Amino acid sequence: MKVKPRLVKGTRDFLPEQVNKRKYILNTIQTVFKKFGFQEIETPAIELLETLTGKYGEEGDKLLFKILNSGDFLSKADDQHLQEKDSKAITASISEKGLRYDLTVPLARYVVQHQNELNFPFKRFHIGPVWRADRPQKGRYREFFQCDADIIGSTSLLNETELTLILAEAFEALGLSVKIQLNNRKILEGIIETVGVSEQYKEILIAIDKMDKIGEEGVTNELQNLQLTAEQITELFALFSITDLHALANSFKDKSAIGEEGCEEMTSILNKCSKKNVVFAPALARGLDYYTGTIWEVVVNDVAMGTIAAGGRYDNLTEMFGGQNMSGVGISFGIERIYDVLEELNQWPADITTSTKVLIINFGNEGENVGWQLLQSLRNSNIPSELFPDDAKLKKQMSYADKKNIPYVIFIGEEEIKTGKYSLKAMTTGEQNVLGLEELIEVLK
RNA sequence: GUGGUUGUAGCUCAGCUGGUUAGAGCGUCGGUUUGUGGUUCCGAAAGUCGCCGGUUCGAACCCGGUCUUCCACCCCA
Repeated sequence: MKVKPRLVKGTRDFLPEQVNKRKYILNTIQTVFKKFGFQEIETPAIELLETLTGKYGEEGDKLLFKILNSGDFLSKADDQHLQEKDSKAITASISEKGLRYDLTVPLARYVVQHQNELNFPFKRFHIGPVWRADRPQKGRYREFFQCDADIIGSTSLLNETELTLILAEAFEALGLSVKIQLNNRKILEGIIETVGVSEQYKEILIAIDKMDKIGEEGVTNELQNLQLTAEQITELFALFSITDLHALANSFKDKSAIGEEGCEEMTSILNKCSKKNVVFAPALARGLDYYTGTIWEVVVNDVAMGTIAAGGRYDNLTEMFGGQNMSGVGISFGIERIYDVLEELNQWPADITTSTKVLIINFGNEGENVGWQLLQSLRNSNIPSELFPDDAKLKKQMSYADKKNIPYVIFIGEEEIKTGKYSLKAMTTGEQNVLGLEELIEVLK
């Protein structure tokens, strides 16, 4: 049976060059993580649905990929739901596993499960694919990679500062000019409390978060739909535009203790982190349901791409798994978007697609045998090298090297066999030299 | 999940209001070049026009369904 080769919606294949580029991003970020003392962990792609469900809000639950139970699952299915063809209700009796939606909830599970084996404060990073049954759009896929660093078990604000520095350093290493925006859920809560509309905290946040997209007018509209009065809306906008922490703390005085606390936290973080591109953004609301303190959002300058990294502090996540209350704080790099940005700016290192240093041209027979011996010597000297496997046309072999971005080729013909030397050609300049083994290794090293 | 949009050679796209054997550029392969790639020049292969069904004497083109792409909403990396 012949099948047409095609991909699942929202997933992609990666060509070797793309993998090189992705690895470059990951390695760059990883190096920074390690420099700051983070250790890498791994968890399964599949988790129990009970682990995942209810952590991302109702919307998030809908986007979970569920896995059908093995075996004769229908015989164990709930009969009534089956009869009624109630897809939503039947799920519980035919599916108990799902694909992870992010790396943070699995981390919470992991930390509680291994709390006696871990060394706290636990600083880990985790890179891996996650899945969301979202409708794909540009830069949004159903399978994508997350690249997270989190600190569990410490409420110190030093951690926030460290993560901010990691963001700054990683993007600097990638050669990207970014703006790192910070806010605090406590400040948001304070603003909303001060205006006296706390019952609609979540809805208001969602509306405020759209500021960039739909503008002040659009947000006003949404707030009116939430039955806020004109005075309340005016007051909200006024508070959300105060970027001076001192002034903001003053407006919280005697009105919102939590707001004041948020201002204190924010001040403390920023004082230890005097980078120019780190700014307090009071209207920044973005973040998942579980964030409780500081939140981050990083946007690139010069490219319309939106957020390329985000994060926040979450105080209650481990509680859901019966663990003692351990606060966590973490950031996540949107590597798919970072890739697109680097691509658009063509900001890749020059040697990104080079892996093999030298190709030995195959002229067959004796040349091949000599080439084979040479190949072993080169590899013993740690020079990434290949021998073309077929006695193919020279044109074919040369263009193979060309396409693979191999900087050197070696010719071994009659002349070279006789003298025991090799002709080394530099592909970029066309320059060609006859060298002995020692010299050859010296040049290629 | 809601509304819209896209789908023609490996890739990017033409194909006028439905009319006989569906085109181009790039790429691939072969030759020009019997030990020198990235430039020329010549030639070739390659498409049941996303899939299924319908209307019609006749469909890449019209209609319905389905899948896919992208966009907006929801939400989000």
